[in-house]
Amino acid sequence: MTAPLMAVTVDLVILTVRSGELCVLLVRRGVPPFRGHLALPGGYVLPDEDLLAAAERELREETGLGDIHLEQLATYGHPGRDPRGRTVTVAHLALAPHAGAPTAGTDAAEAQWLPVAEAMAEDLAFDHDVILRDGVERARAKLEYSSLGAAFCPPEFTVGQLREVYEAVWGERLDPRNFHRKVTKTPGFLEETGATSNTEPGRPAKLYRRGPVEQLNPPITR
Amino acid sequence: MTAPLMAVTVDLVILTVRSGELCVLLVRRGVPPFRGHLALPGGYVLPDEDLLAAAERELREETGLGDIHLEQLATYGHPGRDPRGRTVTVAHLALAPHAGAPTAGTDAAEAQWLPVAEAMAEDLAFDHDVILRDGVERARAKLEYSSLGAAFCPPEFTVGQLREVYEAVWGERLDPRNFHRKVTKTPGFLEETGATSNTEPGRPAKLYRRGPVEQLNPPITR
DNA sequence: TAAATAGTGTCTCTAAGACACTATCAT
DNA sequence: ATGATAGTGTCTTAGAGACACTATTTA
Repeated sequence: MTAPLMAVTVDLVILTVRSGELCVLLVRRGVPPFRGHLALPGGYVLPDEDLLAAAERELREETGLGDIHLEQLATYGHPGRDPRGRTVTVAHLALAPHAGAPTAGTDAAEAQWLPVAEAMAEDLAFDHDVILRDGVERARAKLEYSSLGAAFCPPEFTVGQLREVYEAVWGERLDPRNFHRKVTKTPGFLEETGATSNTEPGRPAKLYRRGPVEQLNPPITR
Repeated sequence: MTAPLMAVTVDLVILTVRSGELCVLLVRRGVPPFRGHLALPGGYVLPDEDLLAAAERELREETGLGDIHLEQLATYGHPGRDPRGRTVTVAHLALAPHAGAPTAGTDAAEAQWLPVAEAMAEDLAFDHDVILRDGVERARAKLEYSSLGAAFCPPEFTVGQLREVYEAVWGERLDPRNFHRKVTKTPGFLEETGATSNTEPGRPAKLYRRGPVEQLNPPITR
């Protein structure tokens, strides 16, 4: 038996938090199929390129940023998902701090941040509605048992900023006092920088950076 | 730009519990590359076949059983992973009750259940050592927050059998009394059949079947 | 001053873990 | 009878959630 050959792509669900809302980076397609529709950024995997490397390349092309959390999400290969022919896409999930340029890209058509609620109401290209839904679900779950909430924050941040991330991703209000106690008492989650932030009214908040711990135990409950 | 084409396969990490040990189904390769090495069962995705359908087909071919829990695990596509040429494999995880035939298969070479500890010490074909490790890790995590432990059990089972599954997968002893209270008090996890099992010495145990709940909250802690 | 955010302390309730105790079988 | 497994109750402790209270800033 000879192996059937297929096109392999990577698609990216790049999430960030902008003014208290969870947003996803979408591009408008300038060529068929699905010309004019919004789509997740992505592209073909090169013949000698690793899957993660392909995703990193696309991420750099779209956001111009490196050092962003990137992980494989899932693979979608329904035979009819691309009218041009059999295409299997390995979707990845990226979590970017708001610092990430609101748009950028050289070859990408207009790239834009869209609140996920609006993005899910759009008629996205291919099966990108399913991929987006799965990516958001994964992000929501990850905040519970990993320290990845900090991946949405700049290198130094306050507990208040981190809480806003959690509230945006989960779409729920959290008690600021219990949240504070919880994250500061979890060893290895946050490291004090010694500095304080005082841009807001109110008592200046201590600045933290990400600690070494990846898995949170016990988890932050929703 | 024209799309580079690649071979796409599915590989299966099929786990079961046999006499208190977590075991994986492996086949011995009869053809190069890696002739004579043990490997995960798998094969090419057909031109018009969905990924999950391909995994289901391979699973039937290997175990002869349907109605087994099957989910996508991750996708592995390092450029050098198959010496025959660029091949991307979508790995799947299956959890089988011990009822599953110890071996079977028509075209598969000798298929055998091997304890995962031994399998991980073997020199598996391709990158199957990595895939196996990821599959076992996923299974261990899933037992905590999902009701999938029951996927290793026959349709009707006792709390004691379910506990043996947890102990085998996690490689830890659990307190029978606390475990019993935990699983029977979680609404929707187990449903009483009304019957009892009395094959063992000791007080007859109630028989249960899987309940409708998929996510366990709170989780069963390791 | 008031308003706003940061951070601590305290109470209640739930659930995990340890383990004594009872129940019902095989031998 | 003994030994084994099933199942319940009870105690202690950790942590979640609610929320009163203090601390430190801007306007």
